[in-house]
Amino acid sequence: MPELPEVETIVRGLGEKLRELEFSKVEVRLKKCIRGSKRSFLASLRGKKILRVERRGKNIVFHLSGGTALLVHLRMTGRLRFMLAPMLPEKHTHVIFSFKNHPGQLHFVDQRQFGRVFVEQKGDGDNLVSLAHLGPEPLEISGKEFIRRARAKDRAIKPLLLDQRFLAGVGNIYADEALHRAQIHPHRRANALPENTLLGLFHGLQRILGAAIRAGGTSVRSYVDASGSPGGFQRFLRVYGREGKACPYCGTAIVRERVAGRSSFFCPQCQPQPRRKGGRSANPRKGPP
DNA sequence: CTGCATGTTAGGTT
DNA sequence: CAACCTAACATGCA
Repeated sequence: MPELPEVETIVRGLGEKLRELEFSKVEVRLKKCIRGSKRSFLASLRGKKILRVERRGKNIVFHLSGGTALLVHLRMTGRLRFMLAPMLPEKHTHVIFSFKNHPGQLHFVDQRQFGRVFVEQKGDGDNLVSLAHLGPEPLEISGKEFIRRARAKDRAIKPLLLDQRFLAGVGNIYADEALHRAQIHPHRRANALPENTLLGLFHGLQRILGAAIRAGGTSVRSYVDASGSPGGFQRFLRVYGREGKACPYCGTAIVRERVAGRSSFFCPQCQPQPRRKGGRSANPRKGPP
């Protein structure tokens, strides 16, 4: 599941290789991965050159000539594979890009077909409508700004971290890891956390994201970068996917609980339950008539 | 075979 | 408006 560090790793790998390449043949093997018609997708890439590759949140942005951009979101199982020479596509390869000035190919592969690929016209200042809803980059805003935004929210901290309008690029793995390092229970309300706790969370999040980027991302399930290399950060995970194992701080067994519909891993000792405000007591569980 | 879990987002409801 | 909930996607696994 590519989150910010994995997407950053992919983008860094692709940037060097794809700069200045001009599309020749583009093959769409599964139409649903493309927004709009296959015809308009192909037309919008014809004769276009890749100027640079960037990340915005979990999105990959290929800036193209002509003021357009090719956007890729990998969702859960999407991958981009760059190869130096044409290869037979592996299973679940949905789009194949070839180039006029390079013998290699870029393959978009996605076992679950949730990922999306599309071209969009850029507005003023490279603005992209599809990415306009995204919040700030966690590695770019200040601690002050983070605190200000978090204190404005009366909701649980875990789903807030996952909300792409709040911060762009944080997913389940790094949200759980950051909360554990800051010793915050995922149910705690954002606006109930003291400023220094929020600042600790922010710095922990930045540190983890930075370390994960340096490690080439986290490989759970089957994440690999654009050259097929797995990441190395999974060795440093302290709670994610470690239900029942010992917390590295205190030895207590890590628990897994559903928070806002998502699996959440945390240490019940280091991340104590908030005092509940009479919130969820029993489940109202009203069945259909 | 059935049913559930999975991550993210869109869209609808409270 | 903000917070919350759920369906949808496709596949693998218990």
